[in-house]
Amino acid sequence: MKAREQILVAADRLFGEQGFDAATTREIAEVSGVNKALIHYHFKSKDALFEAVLDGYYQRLNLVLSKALASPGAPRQRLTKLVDAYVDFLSQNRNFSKIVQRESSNGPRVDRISGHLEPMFKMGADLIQAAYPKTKGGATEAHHLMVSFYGIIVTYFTYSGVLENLVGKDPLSKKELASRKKHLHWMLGLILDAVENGDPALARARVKKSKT
Amino acid sequence: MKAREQILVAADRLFGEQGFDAATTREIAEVSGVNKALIHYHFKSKDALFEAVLDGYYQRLNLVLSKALASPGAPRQRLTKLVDAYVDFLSQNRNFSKIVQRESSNGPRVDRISGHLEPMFKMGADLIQAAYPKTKGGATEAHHLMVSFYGIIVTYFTYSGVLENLVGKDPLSKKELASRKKHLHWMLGLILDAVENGDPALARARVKKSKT
Amino acid sequence: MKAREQILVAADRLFGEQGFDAATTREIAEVSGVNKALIHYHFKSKDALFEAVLDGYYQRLNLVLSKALASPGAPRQRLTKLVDAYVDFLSQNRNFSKIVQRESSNGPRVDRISGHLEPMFKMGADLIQAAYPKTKGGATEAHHLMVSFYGIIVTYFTYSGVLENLVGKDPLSKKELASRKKHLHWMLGLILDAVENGDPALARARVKKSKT
Amino acid sequence: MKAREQILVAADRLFGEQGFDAATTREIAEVSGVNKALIHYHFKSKDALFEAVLDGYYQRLNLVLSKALASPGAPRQRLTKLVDAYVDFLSQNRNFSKIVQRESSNGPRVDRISGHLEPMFKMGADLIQAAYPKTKGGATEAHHLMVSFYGIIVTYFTYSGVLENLVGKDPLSKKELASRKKHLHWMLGLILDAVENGDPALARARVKKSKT
DNA sequence: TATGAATGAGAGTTCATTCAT
DNA sequence: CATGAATGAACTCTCATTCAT
Repeated sequence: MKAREQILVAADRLFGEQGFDAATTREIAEVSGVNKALIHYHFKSKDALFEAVLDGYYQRLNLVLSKALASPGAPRQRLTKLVDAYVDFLSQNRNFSKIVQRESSNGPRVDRISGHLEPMFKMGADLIQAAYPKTKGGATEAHHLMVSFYGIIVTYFTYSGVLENLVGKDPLSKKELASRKKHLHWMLGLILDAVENGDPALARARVKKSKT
Repeated sequence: MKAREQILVAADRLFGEQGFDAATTREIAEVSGVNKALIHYHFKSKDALFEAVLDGYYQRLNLVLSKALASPGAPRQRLTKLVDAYVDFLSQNRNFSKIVQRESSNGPRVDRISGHLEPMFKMGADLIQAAYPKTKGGATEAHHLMVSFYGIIVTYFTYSGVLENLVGKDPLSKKELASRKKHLHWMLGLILDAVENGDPALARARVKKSKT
Repeated sequence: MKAREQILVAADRLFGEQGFDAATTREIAEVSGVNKALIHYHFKSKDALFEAVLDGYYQRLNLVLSKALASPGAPRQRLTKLVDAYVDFLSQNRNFSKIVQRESSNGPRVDRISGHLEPMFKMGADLIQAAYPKTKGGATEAHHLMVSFYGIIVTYFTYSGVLENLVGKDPLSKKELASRKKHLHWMLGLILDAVENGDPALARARVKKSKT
Repeated sequence: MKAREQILVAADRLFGEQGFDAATTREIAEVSGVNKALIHYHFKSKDALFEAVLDGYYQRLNLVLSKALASPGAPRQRLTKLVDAYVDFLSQNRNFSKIVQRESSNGPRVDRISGHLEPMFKMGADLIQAAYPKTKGGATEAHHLMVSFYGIIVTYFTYSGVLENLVGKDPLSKKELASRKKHLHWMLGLILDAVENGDPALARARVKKSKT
């Protein structure tokens, strides 16, 4: 039972670092310290191995997110917990966002990712829709909010390599991650405030007025 | 000179559709209608061909963004134009975001992407910093704002495949793109309002008070 | 003891259907419902398994042919019985002729087939030689007669696939097999008549004269 | 243009000696003195290479047989020429009968062989039918005669390995081939005499009577 | 007897690249 | 500029076989 997991660990790493195509079964075998043929004994094909890695991720992610959503409290609090849970998951599974980013853009594996992402997206959009019925239609349409916040969360991780050179420190260090979380909370608050106030233009007007 | 461009067009398409690794020189040659060896005559290697494609994109993108930024008006207006220009560019160059998404996650081509993205990120962050000096430090740190808005913009395009199944219509149709632009304007207004008010917690408090 | 026989049955079928090389131990194990490693427990190797299958066939075939030959009566009658017995055996063991045909053409298993076929051929040739001493030398040399009649018998079975498309009915149905047997009797009669008359040219001349 | 033919020659030899499955592309490349990848440059796959070899054979064989059939003279003479031409072809293309024998028994390549053999069989049967209308029905049905004579011809070649040990000399030497040809002529004469006399039982009766 | 796991060897195939013309 | 031919390297995958249990 040990070899199978070693293969999964190695595949996770190499798929994340190099992408599905560039990662070779030979190297996966080397890293996991098993015979090349054993990969095909435990997994029918390289594709099947990829699916196993991905399915494992989404299974764990769904668990984590469900738990966050099921927590008691107001929608705003639960959404905050959801965001935190997502960020924590990404920071603890650094290959995951790389894999998703790569393979979700196009190509033969996009469907497998879609199959996992769509329910998540739908759940998120439905949640927003239910909690903030006023978002119906227009610029605050639930799926727009959903995509935007998803983008805000994951982009920080997928572009952490670019950021590193930009800000001169490891963007995934504990300190920086805490800073990012604060930013996300601020963004979430901003958006929820706005949608709670219904018409966003109106909300903005109010904000401006209150400044005077 | 015609062959060279045909190769670039074909490479652009196939790199976008399949990714660098999965796209083969044979298919690029087939699609562009030239001999396989001719690719290596015009471009030293497959890597060099990729760079040519990418450099072409960023050259055009920089042109477009510079023009938007150089327009007269208040920072808010210029930023709005910047966003619009970016969205227009992505909607007119659909392979571009796929390519960037894939190759920026990791691997041997990430540096080449970073080399282009970093100046852009830095420019954006500096711009925000200059226009809104209060963002210094904390949750509204310029680079956080920069990454977040970048994510909001590009995620819609890179996940358009997932969205298609979710919302049941082509997310890249003219109508849906217009809707997305409205959403982006709303988001931008939201954020700029907040940073203009300095301390975000304060800003939120003001908003809440104004509701009563 | 049951597993061993199940393996033999499956191997017989797959060797017949696909040939020795294309048949895999994995599939043999699957078809026989046993573990792959068990094949190597009961049979030292895939080659040994093939030999076991083949030896079983020739053991049964020799039994059948010996019984036919040992029957009382004139050589012509005994030869007829021999032919019938052979045809019956082939029609009841359809994989057999496929296996022999494939593996007797060449390659590493031809010797194993030769080892069984040679005694049979020799026996057949000696029988003809003894019964019809005039066949010595020339066109009616015993081994020529032997090979020819062997070819007449087995070719119908080995090419039954081709024939099916040709005559539009199953060449191995009861009815067609009966028809084939009649043909074989006719051919046998023809040949034996001729060799009994010694010089074949003479025999033919006689036939022609009798027509007038 | 030379490499392609060298590959074909090597493939012919190895397919004949070892069979399709046992022959490897590596060895074919070695024997033909070309790079392994070149085989896939000239032929799409190992299967396609096999087809090229086979198609070449049947193309040449059809040419040879057509010429023999088109010669002037009575049916008996033309049939004799046909048999001679077939035997000559087999003796000059020793791998051919091995390949046909192996791959026509069963498996994925049987259809490709059938596609070539069926027209030949049909042509032969039609020829017999036309020349000897009395063969209609019963033991002398044209396709029975066709299969039998086909078997008589090819079996000598496909079982030449077995025969060698039996008769103690090379069955494919010039001398032995001449002997075989005489035998085939004798057999052909025998059969044609019989079918010319209509009912075979009658014919045999006549022969017997004439002996007294 | 029986089996899940493991392995070395090698299969066919594809790749980016080079070269002679 | 352009191309058909050629190549070394590496790919995924399957094979018969072995071994510990």
